[in-house]
Amino acid sequence: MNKGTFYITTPIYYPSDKLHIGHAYCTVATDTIARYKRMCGYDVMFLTGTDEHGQKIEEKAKAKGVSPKQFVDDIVEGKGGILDLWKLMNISNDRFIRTTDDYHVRSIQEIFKKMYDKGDIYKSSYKGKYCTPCESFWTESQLKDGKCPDCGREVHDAEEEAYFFRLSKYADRVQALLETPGFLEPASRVNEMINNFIKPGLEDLCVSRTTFTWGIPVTFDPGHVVYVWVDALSNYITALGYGNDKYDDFGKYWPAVHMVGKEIVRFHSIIWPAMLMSLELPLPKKVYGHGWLLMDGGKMSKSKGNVVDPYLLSERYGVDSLRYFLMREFPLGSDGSFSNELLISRINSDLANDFGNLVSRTVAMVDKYFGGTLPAERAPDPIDDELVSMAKALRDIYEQNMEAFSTQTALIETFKVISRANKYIDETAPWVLAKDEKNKARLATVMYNLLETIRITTILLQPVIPASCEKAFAQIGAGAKDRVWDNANVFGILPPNVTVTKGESLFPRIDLEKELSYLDGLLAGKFEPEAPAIPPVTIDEFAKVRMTVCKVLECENVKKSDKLLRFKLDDGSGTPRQIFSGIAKFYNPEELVGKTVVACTNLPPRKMMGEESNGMLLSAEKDGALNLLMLGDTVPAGSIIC
RNA sequence: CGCGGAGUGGAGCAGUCUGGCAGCUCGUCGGGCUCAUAACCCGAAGGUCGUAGGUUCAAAUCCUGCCUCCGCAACCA
Repeated sequence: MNKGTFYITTPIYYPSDKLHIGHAYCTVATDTIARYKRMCGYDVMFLTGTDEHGQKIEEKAKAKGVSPKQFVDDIVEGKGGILDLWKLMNISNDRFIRTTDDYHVRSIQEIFKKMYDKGDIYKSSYKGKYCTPCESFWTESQLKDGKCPDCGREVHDAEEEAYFFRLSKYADRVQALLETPGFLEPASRVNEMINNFIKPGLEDLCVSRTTFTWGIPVTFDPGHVVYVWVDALSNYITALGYGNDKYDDFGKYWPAVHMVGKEIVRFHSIIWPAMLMSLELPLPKKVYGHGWLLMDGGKMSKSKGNVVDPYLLSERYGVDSLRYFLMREFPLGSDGSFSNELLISRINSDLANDFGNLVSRTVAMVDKYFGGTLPAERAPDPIDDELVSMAKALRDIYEQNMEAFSTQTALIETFKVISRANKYIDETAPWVLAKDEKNKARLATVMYNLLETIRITTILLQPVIPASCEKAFAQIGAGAKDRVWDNANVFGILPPNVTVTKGESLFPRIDLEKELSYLDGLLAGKFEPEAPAIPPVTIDEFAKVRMTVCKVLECENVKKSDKLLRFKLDDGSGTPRQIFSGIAKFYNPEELVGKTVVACTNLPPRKMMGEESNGMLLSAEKDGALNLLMLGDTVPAGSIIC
């Protein structure tokens, strides 16, 4: 039974905000694999957690007027927080690590020291261009025309003491690792990593910061905190007790399989292995970069108002339904489009109509024709063979796909058998058999075959929809031994005189139309009150804004930008004023020449696509439509709006 | 030539690694059944697999060019 150990991790999430469906997707996928491995007989360690340090959290906490620790405590442990969400979603993680846990902090300090003592971390100075107002360092390549890419102001050479990790030293070994089949999946990511990061040359990585304090202090150099990625990546080993005495199973479980989003593949497949090489530890077994869930073809983001709340969906449609949808609808390795309609129709067609209904009609028939308990007599028929052989063969097909993390295909194959069972009912027409007492044995056989098919498919569905499988097992009268992996490729495990118990519908049908309008209404209602209240402005403040009437002298598209137009304007001063405006999607440049427009002219200059923009053109926008403010041609250039 | 992804019946997708009958769900139309959650089963219509070429006995799949869409980046004051 015991096949050894299996260690799988999710990324540790950054608790600067509530988690969305994308996080849930990753965690459910990892949970599914973990449950599957447990079912197969592995001793599984499943780790998830939160990455709680860094400047952004420090800032967010400050804005909210609480300490960083209070801020993350609320998001992680508070009501409706991350721990609650995972509990609700039936996530079976064995451990939960927070990078603010003191054992982790101690371990990181030890790891940092160890790499330092080895000479892989060295003190140097961070030479770069520093923008004082932004308090940011920039590399040469990040600068826009030699100026700060954030604010467009001058930067100056500056040096800051910092620690560096000799990433370059491990470039060759990392490349060899990337090229090892099976290490980084899907394989398409391998070239991406090598082309983008290895080939241009790996630079040493700055691994300490002095510009903020919310991090793990470097023990031997106060003032420095450990770079957040070094801190975060190491969680995978500190959670097993590496460098601390809180746990003691590093030797037992390491190395891991890391499930990560495609945006952080780089950190997991290059930096993390290099760190492990430095620490002389075994490398991860696998890094799997899953795709993103896109909303209406676009990336999920707060500003688009399209963040899908897994909490809400779980509560409304059931955790298992959401879990199933996530694992069934999308191939793990590539991006997928999320929509409410897709979610509901998938739940209805697969879970309600096919699986739930199969259980329901089968149990109802056993109940109706036999009072709930099958007689032991049997009368097989060749018509049974196809169903029986499909059911017996399913486990191996399923296993192959699950081993390749293809939950989608594993589920499709499982549902082929479920569909076959529904068809089998039509073929055998039990309601006809039931009319004649002498068909009793035959009828019992049909029912038994159906129950066995349900039993086998339910075993295999457990990793994805655990709670519902529990209910299904109870309804078909499956005992403990009937539910195990070892009996999933064998037909005839349920006792011949099995007793079923009618229960509630496993997956009630959802009214698509009604739910869509409910969800749409929710979205509309949810976002309007969140529009920030506009604070009043005094007449003095308003008077500070200088708005000038200008004539358009020239107007043209900006190369390599699909949004920007470059304007040369007569502002009445005699010298043309250059302004860039992001309205290229709405106007052709030719049609604007000669028009009379309004510009705010006392904004500080700003770099755009390498050139200076001196002001801002006024436009009116509503629901995505935009109109440039234009006045009658009789208004002279240089007039002041007041 | 900044990096990457995608184009397959009306919609959404799988299949491409490893070439071998174009498949699934939804929708539409017709039929069957009455055990079941208005569900289940059968059948039909609907596809030049973005496009042009190449390799091959054979291409959605491999190679090359092109077109279109999307994401990142940049940018939208």
